[in-house]
Amino acid sequence: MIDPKFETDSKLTPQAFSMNATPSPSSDSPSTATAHTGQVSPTSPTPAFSPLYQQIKVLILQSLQSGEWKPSSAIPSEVDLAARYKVSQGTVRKAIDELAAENLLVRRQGKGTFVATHAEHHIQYRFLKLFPDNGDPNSEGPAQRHIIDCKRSRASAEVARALALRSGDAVLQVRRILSFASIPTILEDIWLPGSPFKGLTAERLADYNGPMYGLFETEFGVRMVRAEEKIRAVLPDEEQCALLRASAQTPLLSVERIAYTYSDLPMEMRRGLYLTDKHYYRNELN
Amino acid sequence: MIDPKFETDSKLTPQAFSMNATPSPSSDSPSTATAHTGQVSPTSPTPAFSPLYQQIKVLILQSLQSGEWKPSSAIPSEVDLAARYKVSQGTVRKAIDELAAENLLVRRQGKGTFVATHAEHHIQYRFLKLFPDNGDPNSEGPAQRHIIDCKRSRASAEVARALALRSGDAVLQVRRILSFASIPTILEDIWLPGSPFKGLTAERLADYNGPMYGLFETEFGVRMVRAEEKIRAVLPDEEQCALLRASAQTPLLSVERIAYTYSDLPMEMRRGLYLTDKHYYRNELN
DNA sequence: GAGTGGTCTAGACCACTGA
DNA sequence: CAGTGGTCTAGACCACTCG
Repeated sequence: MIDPKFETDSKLTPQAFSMNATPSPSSDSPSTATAHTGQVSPTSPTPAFSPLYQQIKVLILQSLQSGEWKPSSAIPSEVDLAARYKVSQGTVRKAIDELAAENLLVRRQGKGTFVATHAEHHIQYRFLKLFPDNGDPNSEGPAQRHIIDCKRSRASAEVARALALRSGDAVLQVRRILSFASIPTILEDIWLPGSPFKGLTAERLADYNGPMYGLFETEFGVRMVRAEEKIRAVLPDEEQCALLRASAQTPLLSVERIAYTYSDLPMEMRRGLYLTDKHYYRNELN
Repeated sequence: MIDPKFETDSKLTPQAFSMNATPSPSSDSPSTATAHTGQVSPTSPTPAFSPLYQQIKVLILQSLQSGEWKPSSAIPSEVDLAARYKVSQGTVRKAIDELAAENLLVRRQGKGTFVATHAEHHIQYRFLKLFPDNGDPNSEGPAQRHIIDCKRSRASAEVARALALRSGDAVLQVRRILSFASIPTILEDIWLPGSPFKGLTAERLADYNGPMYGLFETEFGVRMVRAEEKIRAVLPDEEQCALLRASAQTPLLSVERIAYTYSDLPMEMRRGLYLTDKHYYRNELN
């Protein structure tokens, strides 16, 4: 058990890489106990040094993923976590800093650190980047959601690739429309892997009040952590024209999204058609 | 001169807010010396407590803005900066951490901390989010640039608003085409404020080898720090059709960008028309 | 080997929240 | 008031780069 603590006086254990953050066999260690990060392989071309705080980050991530700490609830205080992992508070802090920067955790001074969620804040639709041309986002009020269809089907080659499934695997397919100020603006086709979302129906979707990702969190334990979008300009086909009440010559934004949970596991593919005559897709570059 | 250092033994200066990072009248202070952050006003409704590292961040920002440290060159080491500002290395570190997160500085272990630039790395076009459908970005090779026009004109109301000018102020207007694999793909109209870019000509643009923002840095001392884009789907007009060799029925991505230098000063407005039949605009959501 | 950024600790104190 | 996150310091040591 090489301990990565740097003694100020006694120069013990100067050999080997500083790693291994096993919380030691204390009684308060969680079910995800002996957490070696599997980097001891001495033949590895890159010794893959990993700082302590990164290992702590992984441990926290595991507790998030396992559901030990649920969305919108508080995680233990920094002091508690430091004791639990047998490291200094500063090290825990740095781990949490990174998780907060990735929007997995939210710090609130004086209150604690909380698991981020899609189901609150009235920032509603964290991943939706469409904004009205004039007036603030709130002037329109919340979007009206209308479920057109929700059916079980089989993954096409394209969907299978996106969701890391095999062609023909069970998937759920949802089609819906979002309207702003009663004007249909977004037509979305959504594909979900079948097994994690077993039991999802059009009814449950329609009944739930709030963003879809909120329902996924509370009802299916699936938390969307990040997403990638590919954006193109397209013309609609006949069916899409009808649903969006648009002409066949109306150019639309095609927004193809793949959303990931923890561990970069793809959990949703979505294709949205956005009407951009009164709205725009906003992006910030850094 | 209230000093925010927390003595471990002598409990001096427990009154007032901890602020004021004036480097003291030491000889090594830069030209932007006495840098109070103007927050001493006792009548202010919010006392606006600002931590030390934020004040250091502002000081570093000023040195960047003033040109004391130029793009792609190294800034002083953390130890030096700590001595200069009379704070601990950890405090300088936190300031630099944030600036690095904002892509203003780049840390390189063992070498130093460098001023970020648009003119290197062969990541070329940091702000361009268009990628080819198949194959990596490099398979196409670099974009071919073709300047169509570069003329002085007067700011329209729209351009004036975007660039924080008055209608009729002098502006520079550039039109160019970017081609990938010899296929015209992007048509861009660019508006620049006249005075910072005095002397910019089509010739200089054509001669310069590298991203336009690189030329702005080295020749005009204007560094683009961040940008916002508004994206829509549109159909081209006749002239645009001809330049992009596209039909009038080809939907295009309209990408309207406003780019900012330090202090959120808008320095460029740009409207791009992207052909998205072989490329897509990529965005990452967190 | 010297210099630079990166990690880790221990301890003190500050600002904010809520009972 | 106690508890939480936030700031700041000082010091030791590690990993990386380059001459």
